[in-house]
Amino acid sequence: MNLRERKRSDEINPDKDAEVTVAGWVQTIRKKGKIAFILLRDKGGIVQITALKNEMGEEEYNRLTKVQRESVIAVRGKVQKSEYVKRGFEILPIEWRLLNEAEAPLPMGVVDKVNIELDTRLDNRFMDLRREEIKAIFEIKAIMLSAIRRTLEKSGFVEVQTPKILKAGAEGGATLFKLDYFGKNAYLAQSPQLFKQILMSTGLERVYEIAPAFRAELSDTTRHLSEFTSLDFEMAFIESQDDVMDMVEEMVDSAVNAAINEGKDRLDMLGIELNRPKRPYPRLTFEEVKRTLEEKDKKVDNDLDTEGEKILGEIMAEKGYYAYFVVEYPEEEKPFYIMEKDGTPWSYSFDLEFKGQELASGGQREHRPEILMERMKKKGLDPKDFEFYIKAFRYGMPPHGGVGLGIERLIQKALNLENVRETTIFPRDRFRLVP
RNA sequence: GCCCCGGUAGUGUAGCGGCCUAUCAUGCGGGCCUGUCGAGCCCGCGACUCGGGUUCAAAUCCCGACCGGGGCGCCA
Repeated sequence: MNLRERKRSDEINPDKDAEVTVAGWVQTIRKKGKIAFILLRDKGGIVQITALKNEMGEEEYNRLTKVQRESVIAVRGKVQKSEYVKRGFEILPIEWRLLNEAEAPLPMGVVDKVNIELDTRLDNRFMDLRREEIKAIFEIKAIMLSAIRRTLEKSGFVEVQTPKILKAGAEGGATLFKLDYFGKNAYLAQSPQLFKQILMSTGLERVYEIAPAFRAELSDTTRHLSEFTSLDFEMAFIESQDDVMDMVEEMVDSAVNAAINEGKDRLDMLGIELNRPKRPYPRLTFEEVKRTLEEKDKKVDNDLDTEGEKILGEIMAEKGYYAYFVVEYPEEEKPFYIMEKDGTPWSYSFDLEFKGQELASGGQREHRPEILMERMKKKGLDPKDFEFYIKAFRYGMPPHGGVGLGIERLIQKALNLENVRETTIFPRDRFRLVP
């Protein structure tokens, strides 16, 4: 028996293949005396190995049917059509090999009919991912990311990588992870903001990055991670922030659409009905939102709180909108790099809300260096600390804007998952550093 | 940073001062069964997070530590 001859279970054609070699994980063994049914799982799904005591001989039969669940075995055998089996065929073993025996008991069941807590699952993620419906989440995530890349590239964006080890944080506010950098203090990047903006002065015109962002926030909620995948893009020569929102909408729509089309079988497996949010995504000004919520007796100050977001989500859902923008937040609430709406307390900023949760935020950036420095001072930052950044604004910086979007939140909301941690293979949060 | 809640076999749970040498399911070990597919049936195995305290008596009450869960704030 040779593993190079192995076929994935979904590649087997019972009309053509008389004999095959398969390999995978022993999911279950149902022994019924002289006949035993072994469900072998590989990337292509489940294939049934039917072992007959009378065919194999007692010794081999016992050896095979006593293998621990989740062990890895390879089987060469005869392909036999069978109406008893869901897939329409089974394999009658001729020879088999134990490639790696699993210990017992398992740290968690793969197909057991008991509930498993998320924490236990994350501690044993390698085993958790053996479950089809868990694997499906990450396959859909990959499909959506791939669609996002395609859409951005089609629109002239260039993928870039910016440093994750920084001397100073991007924006104050969010907490930074401090680290020792050859004896100096350094920080993990919480956003590529400053770097993607610097690139706007280069002529690349449109750049995007899909990379980890680190936030040392003491948040312990179902929507926060200490390390998450941030999708950032920045585009030059925009007329207004509407150009950025158009692009965000196009991108999110293509991702959801890809999940529906290319991930249909997996969505079915998860029992999820995913619909494309109605377009165009409405653009509501913060003022409008504030009025609407106050009509519902919900007080709004300078920002939407979690409750306000949820109520707005419900109001919009009633109208059939799952994705919408809230635009022109109070300038005071937004970081220094956002452009003010002159003569008003507002700013050219926006948040993308998806099913009542903030998914992305962006806007038009302030590209005039004097005003930029003024805004920095207003926010209590010293422009001297950002000389490397401001420099790029003094020698020809076009008007530009961009966005940062949390990939895990997008996946979480699209798939109606309760916890963002479910969308990260090895999540990092306040308490979890292993695995 | 603030506010709630919880830690019982490998896994998920019941019990919340004495009836607990702790329930049920799943799992694991053994037995029966040639068409199963959440197989079934029989027998068995396996646990109170740690450290103090209260009490005649603690899984159960109190304090602390450690580890988790949820919410708020903040954010993507």
